[in-house]
Amino acid sequence: MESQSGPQKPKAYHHGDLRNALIHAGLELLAEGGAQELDLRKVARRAGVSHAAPYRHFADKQALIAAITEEGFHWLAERIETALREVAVEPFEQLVGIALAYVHFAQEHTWLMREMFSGLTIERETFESLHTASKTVYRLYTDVIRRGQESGKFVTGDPAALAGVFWSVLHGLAILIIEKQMRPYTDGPEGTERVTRYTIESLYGGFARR
Amino acid sequence: MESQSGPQKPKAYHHGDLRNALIHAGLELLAEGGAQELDLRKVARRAGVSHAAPYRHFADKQALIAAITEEGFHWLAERIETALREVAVEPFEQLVGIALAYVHFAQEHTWLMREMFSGLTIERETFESLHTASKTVYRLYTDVIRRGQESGKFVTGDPAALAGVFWSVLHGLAILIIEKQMRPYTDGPEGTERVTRYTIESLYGGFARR
DNA sequence: ACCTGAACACCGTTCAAGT
DNA sequence: ACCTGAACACCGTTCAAGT
Repeated sequence: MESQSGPQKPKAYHHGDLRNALIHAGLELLAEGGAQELDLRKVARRAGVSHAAPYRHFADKQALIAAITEEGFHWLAERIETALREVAVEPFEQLVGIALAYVHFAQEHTWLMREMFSGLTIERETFESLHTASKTVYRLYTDVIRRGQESGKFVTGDPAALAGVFWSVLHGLAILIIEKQMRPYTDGPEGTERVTRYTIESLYGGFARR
Repeated sequence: MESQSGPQKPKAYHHGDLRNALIHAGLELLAEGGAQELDLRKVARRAGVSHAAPYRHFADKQALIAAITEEGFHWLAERIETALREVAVEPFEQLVGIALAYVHFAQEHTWLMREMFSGLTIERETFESLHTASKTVYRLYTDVIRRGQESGKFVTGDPAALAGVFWSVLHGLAILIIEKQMRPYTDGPEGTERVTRYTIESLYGGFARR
């Protein structure tokens, strides 16, 4: 009906790729306005289709959000891989590199990060692909731990178990930073970097005095 | 109108304490059915008032959830204080005690924990009391760290900063456990306890080989 | 002061119908 | 096969009115 040629893309926009268009419209809305803006009707509107069209590609809202967070896990994995390439091969520096990548990701994609880990809106169990995506990230930590052990710098033990400990630190730090619980330590320029490095140093050296 | 005398409390139920009744109705609904069940109309129904009544006590849904999570922070603080009293005074064991209390709390009050930290539904900034409540918990860690330092067992440094590191580990671990990211390590009886203790041991000893 | 009932806007979801 | 428009149930919020 509307014969305007405004900001809308041409009618044949989704050459069968509406699914992808919806995911990216959702990512945009989430980044712009938070969880509140992530509603199915707005997503459809932004993708240029009717509010019923998404149901051709997603069973329900949860399924769309699952697809969105899956994309988030891919982004996170890429971010960490890039960081690992740009940082020294020294194992400790690799841990710091991962940590900074993780925390920066959380700060740059706060709402996405919340959706990825809150457990509030999607039931992980239902979406197997999400599980796979997060395992990919987990493997990155494990590899670094293993290399650190091989070079004799890290303590011995099951690398995957140690990676779990590392992930806990990373994740807790990232969440507490974005939820403003690490103030005033994160204040000022380079505040985030300082706190992150300090955290990994503390983990590396341990709490025990010797 | 309804003249049934069923499970409802008598009419004069809220002797001016509707506010509290709403908070506890909300806590119940959250525990029973998760975030989805936490809706204002259901909360009002459970408290035995009309759906408009909550607006006498809370500006909006967010304000009610803020009050609910504030109660969560009080529970968490009590849980940790109790654990600290029941555990040995040896500093390392106190860290383990806090960690177990935190993780168990997360497992027993999963939905509440998610609301407390997800950042998805309430904007912390708006509710100053929430900030105060979480600081109370933070102080518990700091005290233990300080005592550990005084007894010469822990490394030196700003106790509050070290407490931040400790909280990161705790929180990351709790979240990753309830979001099922620590499988298969948490499987089996005592799985949670084993993983938690292992995590605190790793933090205590550090990742660096010596 | 505190609560109710009706009303409004908006969202998730469904479905018969269109091309 | 893919999308639309109308319709339904339900929720957050407001407001005039009741005691």
